[in-house]
Amino acid sequence: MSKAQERQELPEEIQASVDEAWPLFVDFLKENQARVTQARRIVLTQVFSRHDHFCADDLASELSSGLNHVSRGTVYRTLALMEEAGLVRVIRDTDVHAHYEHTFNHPSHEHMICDQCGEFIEFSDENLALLIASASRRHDFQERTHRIVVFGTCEKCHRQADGTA
Amino acid sequence: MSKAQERQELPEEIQASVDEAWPLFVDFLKENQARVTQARRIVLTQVFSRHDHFCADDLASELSSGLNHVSRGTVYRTLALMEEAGLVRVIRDTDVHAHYEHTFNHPSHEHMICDQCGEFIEFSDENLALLIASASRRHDFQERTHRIVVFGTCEKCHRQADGTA
DNA sequence: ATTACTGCAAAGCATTTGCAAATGC
DNA sequence: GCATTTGCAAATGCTTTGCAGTAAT
Repeated sequence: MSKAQERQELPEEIQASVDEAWPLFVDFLKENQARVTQARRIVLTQVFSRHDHFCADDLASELSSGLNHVSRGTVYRTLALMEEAGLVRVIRDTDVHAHYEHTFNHPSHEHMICDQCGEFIEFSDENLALLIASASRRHDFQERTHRIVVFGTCEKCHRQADGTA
Repeated sequence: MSKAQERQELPEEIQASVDEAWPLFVDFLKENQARVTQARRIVLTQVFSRHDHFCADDLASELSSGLNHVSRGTVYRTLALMEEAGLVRVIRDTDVHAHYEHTFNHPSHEHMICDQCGEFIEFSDENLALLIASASRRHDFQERTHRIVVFGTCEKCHRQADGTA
């Protein structure tokens, strides 16, 4: 195997995330009697490489050719594992296909999605989490996680609509 | 056409919802140069008849035979229209297939979904909506709607797990 | 050596769509 | 009468799966 494959040239910041996240995934895999494989490292690296929000299928396409080839099936399987490991989060809301984002080094936040242009805008408000936690308590519900998505029109799009239409 | 088909025997409360919701759908259809058809009335009636939360496919199956037959394609098409009309709301979060609920006579609320048994628990907290509205304002985002889903373990299931497991 | 993982391609499955017949306007 | 809608069945497209070969432990 070539050296390029073993360690890609990545922007420092991304490399740092990968370097921190990968050992966590390794721990998770070992705890679950699963194996630490090439393919899993490549998928994790790709997830942390260029994606704020991405869908499984696009990721699979990106890895379908070139040096770091990983098959579609394996990408889906690995994303599921990463989700279990808490390294990735699904946002299966807007479209037919699942959208993900990585959660490592990425503080808790929610999303607004523009109906027009499809852009994802991140926002956070810790009071939201608190309110949800207290609602859960009221209903004797043990929260594992929650998801908040706001649908509407982003600033850019409604400015365009007001201005020119 | 038989009289039974023209007006089903429904519990009073449900009939009341249908009687209120149907004219709204009719208005919506007329405004959009769409036609007021048998199939659309049957789907709307079915939606208001037995479902708190339901998935499109189940609804389609229920209407696939019997007197009030409506084809699968039409059910999907009609649900999309009802969503546009604001009579139905999607909760496309938990599963591969879309879950819906009707919104008419059903005050704004959110959902907790049990990982174990899949139960939907409704809850509401108007402060959540207020926080989201103000976050939207901060980001110059025009909110159309939002969705909050909490995942975890319901009271029944974690009591079982604690008690017997 | 043993067992898990990967790649591939085929299967699954919810949803969408094309088209001829039916229906609302 | 004309345009939309419906039903049917076939197509679509994301995701999952079976299996034989490959890699990790």
